[in-house]
Formats: sequence, C-alpha cells, structure tokens
Amino acid sequence: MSPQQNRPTDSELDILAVIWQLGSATVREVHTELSKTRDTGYTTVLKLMQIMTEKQFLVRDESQRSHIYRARQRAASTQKQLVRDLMVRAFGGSPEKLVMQALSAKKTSPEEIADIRRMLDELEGKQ
Amino acid sequence: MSPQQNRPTDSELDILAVIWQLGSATVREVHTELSKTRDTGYTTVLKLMQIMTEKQFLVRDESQRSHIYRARQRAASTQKQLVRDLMVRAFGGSPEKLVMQALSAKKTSPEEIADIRRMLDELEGKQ
DNA sequence: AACAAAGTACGAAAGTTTTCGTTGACAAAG
DNA sequence: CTTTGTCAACGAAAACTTTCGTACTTTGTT
Repeated sequence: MSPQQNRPTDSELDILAVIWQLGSATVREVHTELSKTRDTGYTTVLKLMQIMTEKQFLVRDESQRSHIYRARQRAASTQKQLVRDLMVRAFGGSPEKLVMQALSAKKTSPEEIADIRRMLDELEGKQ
Repeated sequence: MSPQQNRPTDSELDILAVIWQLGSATVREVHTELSKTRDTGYTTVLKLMQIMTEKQFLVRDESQRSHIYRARQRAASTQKQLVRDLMVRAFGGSPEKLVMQALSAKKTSPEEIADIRRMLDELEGKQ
C-alpha cells in the first residue's frame, strides 16, 4: 500500500541482492542465480517477485513476454534502511558500536581500513 | 529459503535489547519497558520469553515466584552475529560498504568519528 | 497445424512468528 | 478463610512468509 518503509523479508532480500547485481533481471535469471546456492522452485521465485512488485520493492516492464524486473529503490537506499533498522533495534542507535562489530565480524584488510579512513575524512569535511 | 540458524526474530530482538540494558529482568519488567514504545500484551511477552528460553537465547532463575531472565550470550556476541548476517546478505560480505551506510544512516558526531578512528588504529595495530 | 518449451497468474498448503484467552498456582490483604 | 492480584503454563488462533501445483497463454519448432 504505502511507499517502502518496510523491510524486505529474508527471501525478498535474497532476490534484491541478485537484481542489484544484475541491474535488471527476469524471473528466470534470478532463479538461475539463486539456484546456485539454494534449492528453490521457479514458481516460488516468480511468486515472490510478484509480491515484491505489489509491495513496490520492484517495478517491472511487461512489454516483453518475459517480464523484466528492476529494483524500485537504489541498493544504497534499501541498505541504509536495513542498517538503520539494525542500528536502532540492536545497538540502541549507536553507529560506532555497530561499526565496531562490523569490523570485528570479518577480518578486514588494510585496504578496506584505508577506505573507511577516507570515508571518515570525507564525512568530517562536510561537517 | 535463507538459513535461519540462531538469529533472533524481530520480537525476540526487542526483548533481548531490554534485557541487555537491564542486565536481568522479569517478564513484568520487560513488558513494562516494551509498553513504552509498543502495544503488546503481557502474556505475549511471557510466551516469547519462554520460547527464547527453549531456544537458548535466555536462561532463567526459577527460584523466585517471578522468574528472572538473563541473556545467555553476551550482547556483543549476538550483535556480531546480526551484523555478520546483514553484511553477507545485503552487502555481499563487504564491511566497508556496510560501515559507509551505517555512518550515513545517522548524523555521526565528531566524537563518534574519533572513536571509530581509534578503533581502526587498534585494529591495524593487531595485524 | 500440432506440439513442446517457457512464461505468467493464482490459490491454497505448509511453515514460522506473534498474539492472547484461559487455567491453575500462589501470595497478599482483608 | 476468602477474596483479590500476580504469575507461569499452555494451546490455539491470527498474521505473516514461503512453497508449489495447476491452469492458461505465448512463442518457437517440426
């Protein structure tokens, strides 16, 4: 009904991830991609993508026989929403606690650390 | 579709957040706290906390009539799991993308930025 | 034209999470 | 000792998410 302020479900996020990667995709393409890691039926993916279109997570071009789907929101926008949500619910709204866990959750390379430093520089420059 | 593992559900996370804050709590205390922001029944919270005990998210002391619950895992441990999960599913495993969204999701103060810099220093020192 | 292949639509079943009404135990007050 | 309030237990309903069978349509091939 209302514009996207709700989070995608787990399966919906899996589908979004594929579409983010491909830019746009048919059900077949998404299904093929998901099949690499999950055991999932074609019509299951189809149904989910139809629901996601209703929910306005996706838009589709029906001019071809096999409809072409795109994400309605940019990846960054949905990702930001997801992170904000987790930050509020699990970290009491504290970004540095979340960042700390993010960095310790995976061995972060020196290059990645340098990237983050650059981001901090930029962020500080703006303020 | 997506592996569930030991990730708390949304409602379970809300309860965990309260218990993390209070250290330990009765159902009454959790319910009172949640009622500030959510319209939720007492027995709903009770049932959830019973389920969470079965799932080993919580442990309880039954020696008093009103049982006292604690988190079985430290907050940091569960938080790390949640962040790792989100990092993999929404960010393709990339910590710096997640960090970037975290920082832009909320206006981050200079103090918070300084904290994060210190964390990066420490992280680099260890490697 | 007939058939097979590939696609959408749809509804209902199956699975999971959340909600709450009800019951019985116990405690505190009267 | 009876009433009133608080609690845990439990089961089932409600709500939400995921799965897939079936029907029908369109396209390509023989």
